[in-house]
Amino acid sequence: MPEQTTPEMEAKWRTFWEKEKVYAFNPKGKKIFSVDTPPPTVSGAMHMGHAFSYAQQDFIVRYHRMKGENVLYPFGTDDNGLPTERLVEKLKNVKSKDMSRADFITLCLATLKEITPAFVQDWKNLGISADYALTYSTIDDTTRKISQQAFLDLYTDKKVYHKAFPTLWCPECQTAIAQAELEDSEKDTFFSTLLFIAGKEKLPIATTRPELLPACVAVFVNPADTRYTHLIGKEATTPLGKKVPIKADESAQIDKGTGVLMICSYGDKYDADAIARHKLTPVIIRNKDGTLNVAPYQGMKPKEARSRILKELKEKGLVTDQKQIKHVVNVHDKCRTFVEFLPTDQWFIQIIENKKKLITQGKKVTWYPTQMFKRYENWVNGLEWDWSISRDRHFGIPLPVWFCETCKETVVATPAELPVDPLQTKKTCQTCKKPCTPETKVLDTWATSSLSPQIVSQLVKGKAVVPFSLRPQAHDIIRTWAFYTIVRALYHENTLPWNDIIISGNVSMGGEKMSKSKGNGVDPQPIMAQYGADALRYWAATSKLGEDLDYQEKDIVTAQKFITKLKNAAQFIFSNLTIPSKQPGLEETDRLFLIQLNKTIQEATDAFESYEYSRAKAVTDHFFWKVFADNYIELVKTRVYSGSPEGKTSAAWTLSTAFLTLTKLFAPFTPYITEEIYQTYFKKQEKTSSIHTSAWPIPIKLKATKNDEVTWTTLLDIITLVRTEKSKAQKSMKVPVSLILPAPEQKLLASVLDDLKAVTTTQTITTGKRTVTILA
RNA sequence: GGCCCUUUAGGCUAGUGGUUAGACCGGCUCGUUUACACCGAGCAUGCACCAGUUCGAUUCUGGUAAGGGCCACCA
Repeated sequence: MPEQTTPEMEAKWRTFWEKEKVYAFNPKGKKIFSVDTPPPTVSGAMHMGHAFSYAQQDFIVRYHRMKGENVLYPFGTDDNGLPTERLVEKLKNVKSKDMSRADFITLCLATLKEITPAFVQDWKNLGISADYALTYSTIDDTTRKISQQAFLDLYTDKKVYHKAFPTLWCPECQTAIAQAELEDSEKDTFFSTLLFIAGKEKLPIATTRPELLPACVAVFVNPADTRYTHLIGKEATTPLGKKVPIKADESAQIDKGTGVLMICSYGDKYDADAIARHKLTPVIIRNKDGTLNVAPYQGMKPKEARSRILKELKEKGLVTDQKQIKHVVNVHDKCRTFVEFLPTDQWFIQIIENKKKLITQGKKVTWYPTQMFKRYENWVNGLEWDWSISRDRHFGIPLPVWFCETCKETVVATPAELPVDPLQTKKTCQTCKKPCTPETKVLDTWATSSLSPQIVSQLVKGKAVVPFSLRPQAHDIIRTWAFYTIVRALYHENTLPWNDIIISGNVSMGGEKMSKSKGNGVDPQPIMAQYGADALRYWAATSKLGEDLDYQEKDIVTAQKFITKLKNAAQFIFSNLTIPSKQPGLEETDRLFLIQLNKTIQEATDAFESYEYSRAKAVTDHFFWKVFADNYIELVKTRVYSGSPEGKTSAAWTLSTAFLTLTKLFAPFTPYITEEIYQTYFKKQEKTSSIHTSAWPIPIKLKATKNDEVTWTTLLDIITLVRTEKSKAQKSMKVPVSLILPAPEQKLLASVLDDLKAVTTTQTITTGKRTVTILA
């Protein structure tokens, strides 16, 4: 085997795979195994979590390829949304809002062109066996066209609508966001009791958001709350002196706070619902950047306004109680900014009315692990709003829509125009023949990535259609990517997007999820450079689907040792033996060993069939180390060095066959070293150019007898016993011994006795109770 | 507050309704140089707790505790 560093060796085979198109999809082939590969977000480099989950999906894909299926494993990059926008702003030191949309998009596309190849290279280095010729970007022309067309289809079907509505608003990103983009954040805040006045009575109201007082439009009490029933229908004066109605509402909880609550436009969805329910007139006191627009708090950020109002009210003695509490607030997942509620014009896809159907659809998909479906179900059940798909940002796929300046009608693009940027395209109203104003918003990035199966279908010119075979993804995006993809497949194709979904776990470090924000991240790149991608992959195969794995560098070292062991085994086999081309007559030891190999093939195959790659690896590992290396090789060593020609030939064939089989069983996990071994030792006898397109092993046809199992275990038991005795006596494994074995055991082992004597350095065997006597 | 998951050796993890629960790292005792010191042999140490089902439970059921996740609440 040529001496190379691991990165050199891996680079060599990467080039080879690319040249030989080992991972190419065959558009004419049958038995398609289609994978809806997650397109990683272009916002930096591959992190350990990526490496972990992509490696796991790759094990499965490689298994299916070796089984002879026509694998469609595309690659995509998600680069049309806020994360990319932020990345470009950072890299190029610009602010998108200071540029025209066209200029900013041009800059983004140019920047992506610079950075994407290096970004994707990490995946290639990891040995992800995608067909990189089938690569899409969620911002490229084809995708823009597909996404806009899909939007138009939903518009025609009246599944998408446009509405002015109080929605979740990120004041930092200055865009509407979806429920799925909310994250929790625990913050310290003051829970203040403010004094409202009703006639001559004091009416204390507890709140965490006094800055909303100017927007207070009503006060609610529970109709069953006898403390306040007499006040219902009267007016209350807010601490700022404004008069608001006191209304009865069942949703006001008697035991919460003071039992009285203020309704402000808008604090949260509760306020929005309450205002709609009681037909109150909202007072909008917020600008889109979150600042207030009412005197004397004009231009103040909420936090500033809050302390200012509290200070003023305290001076007037209108704050009767105040305590510091921790409470959980919603923040935007992209920027961790406190999310506000603002009435704006937005586009929505109907999902609420189809919740039931969407749960049914989700149930039809086979989830691995199964309980992940619960996560999906819970999320859909808990949905309260339709999917807000418009974003007030620059970089993204534009909504293909204009509004007539005269009749205010919505005008949509024609299919022939797509992809289109309304800001760049003039439109006239069909009815009024008057000019239209372009919609300036862009689509939520999920509105495009949820079409990934359809996008991939286009890449292969419709040769693969939904449902795809498999969707691999992480569990944190069940509520977004998985859910939205199911929505789109239902709405556009009236089917499932895929048959199976596999969910990978997280990488943790000391029990905590590895993440940049926690500062406990480890980058995969230097690990791959030092130990090799194979080692990183081998490590990722130790935990099963959906399970988290705690990262420890020493486990990567273990993986590296495996690779060395594999190389050394090859060294032994091929430097000492001539391998016969056909199966010779087999010695009993060899036949018994091969029966064990057959069991392993079966177990590994069964495991892979149910996506249990970690079990496949574990059984193969066990067989390789414990059966093949520790016992079988030792058993036949003497025969290999000084046996009869027949004995040698049998051992040679057995060793080579078992080793090729093992190499193939390991190929999905460690593609580089197994390719190296395949090319070096097996290429001549095997038909396919790469191990990764070679046939997955099937059990070898062998004669079997009913005693095979017990003979094999007895043989190993005796070897272990002898080794134990030698160890206990602190003797070398080479010291001669004499054995006493019961007559039935001797009979059972008759055909393997020579090998047994050789491996245990036994000189004599006599009959009696099983005993080992050391002779030196 | 609701739902879900986890709890196995010092660390990280497999696994099982039934004689000695399996790897790896670490520890200990040794050995070995015609595959492998990135080695080999051997030893020690473990099923969170409490009930129940069962002839038998680490495994199934229920509860407790601890940890994690998702969601909700944010008067």
